[in-house]
Amino acid sequence: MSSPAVLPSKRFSRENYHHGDLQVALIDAAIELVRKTGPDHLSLRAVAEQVGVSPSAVYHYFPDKDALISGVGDKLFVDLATMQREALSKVPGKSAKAAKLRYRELGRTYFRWANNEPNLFRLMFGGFCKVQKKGEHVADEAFIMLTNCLDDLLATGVISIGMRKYGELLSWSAVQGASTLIVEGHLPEEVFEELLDGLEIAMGAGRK
Amino acid sequence: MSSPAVLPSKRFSRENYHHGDLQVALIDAAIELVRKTGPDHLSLRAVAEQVGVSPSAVYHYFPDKDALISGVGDKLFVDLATMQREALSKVPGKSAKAAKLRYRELGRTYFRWANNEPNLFRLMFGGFCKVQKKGEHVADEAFIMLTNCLDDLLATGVISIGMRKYGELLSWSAVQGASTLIVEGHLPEEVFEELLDGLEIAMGAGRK
DNA sequence: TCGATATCTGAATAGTGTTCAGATTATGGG
DNA sequence: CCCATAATCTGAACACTATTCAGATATCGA
Repeated sequence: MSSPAVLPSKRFSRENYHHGDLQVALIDAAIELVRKTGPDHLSLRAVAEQVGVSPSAVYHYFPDKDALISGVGDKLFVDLATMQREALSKVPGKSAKAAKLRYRELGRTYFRWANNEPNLFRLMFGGFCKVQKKGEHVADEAFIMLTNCLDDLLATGVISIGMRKYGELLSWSAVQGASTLIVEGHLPEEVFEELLDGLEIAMGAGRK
Repeated sequence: MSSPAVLPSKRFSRENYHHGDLQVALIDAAIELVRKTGPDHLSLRAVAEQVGVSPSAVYHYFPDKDALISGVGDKLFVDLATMQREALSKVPGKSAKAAKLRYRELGRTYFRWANNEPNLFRLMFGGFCKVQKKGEHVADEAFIMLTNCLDDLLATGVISIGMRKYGELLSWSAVQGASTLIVEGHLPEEVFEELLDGLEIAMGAGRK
């Protein structure tokens, strides 16, 4: 019986073995592929191949493909917040002018993100990644940055007291909506600055 | 050679044959399945089976699965516009009060649609259906209804001349964005009416 | 009635997510 | 240093998917 008990060695090289960081490597590879193919049309096997690992290896870090995609989503939200933080840091100062600029940069960064990487934006807001606590927005950093911006605008007299309470809701919704509508081809790219104009005027003009 | 040249008859019954309307039957079935499974996770074969037809039959009406999904999207946009038209028709009159109610109903209908059928909403704005002419929003009915609403609001003095030019952009973006953020779990459902309040105040308060 | 045409099937191909037994490597305790 | 144990990855299999195409079936016009 020619039983080849011990084969020379398959493909268990150190290249693919013992990534201690296979989890993050998989997410990074997935991001790259989603960027090109879109959140649908993402192949688990392609992700595994990109990292140089067998498809089944993925299941040691994610229960299924959707969980991997959710992991991608989580990372993307962190990345977006990072870009917004960096954008804010470039416009320091306590003047009304600075506050206005920060507010606009916050929106611009959001839109630029969406417009530069439509597929990543779609993954974030297209029902692919499940948000853990429903309606618990208050915790995350991006929301806090917006709140701070609005407080500064109020302090410097740019926006009115009456509109302040609608600040986060109106700003986030408008920027989110315009980004979606532009990315999906329902509105031309140029209108985004126009939206920021309108938003600024609207916020500053509450009665009382 | 037992060659069963002419088998009694397979499954070419009149039930599945000669749908002259297979195209719309497929779209209707697809809508039902997307409602349950989401735009990703839609199976072409499942759609075909639901209609009672073989998978390959689909390819006589759509070049591929994505085209079928695009077809679904087109129908959904028509359906949404129909619901909005019906909502408007229930609030006739030329008074400021009526105009306000129409404006709110337009937004409410949009949101209710999104919130009742998240998966259909995701299909419409998640990059699944390709918009034919990029940035050509002006043509479609929904946009015209919004424009008429805003004109009425201006005529009855509810909104200011200064803000009128931002009307469509700000309203559509805000409603679209809030719907997305609520549907995806980033904001609680209750804030939508609050958004409409803020939007109304903001629109009415432009200087000049 | 017959031929042309629209319509649908069946089978095949290549690719997918997922599972699991087992092979390989790393680790820590003696 | 060595060996048992745990962590990690592979290979093959299964059921499912989209897509193609030759050919079978039904309908319609002359």
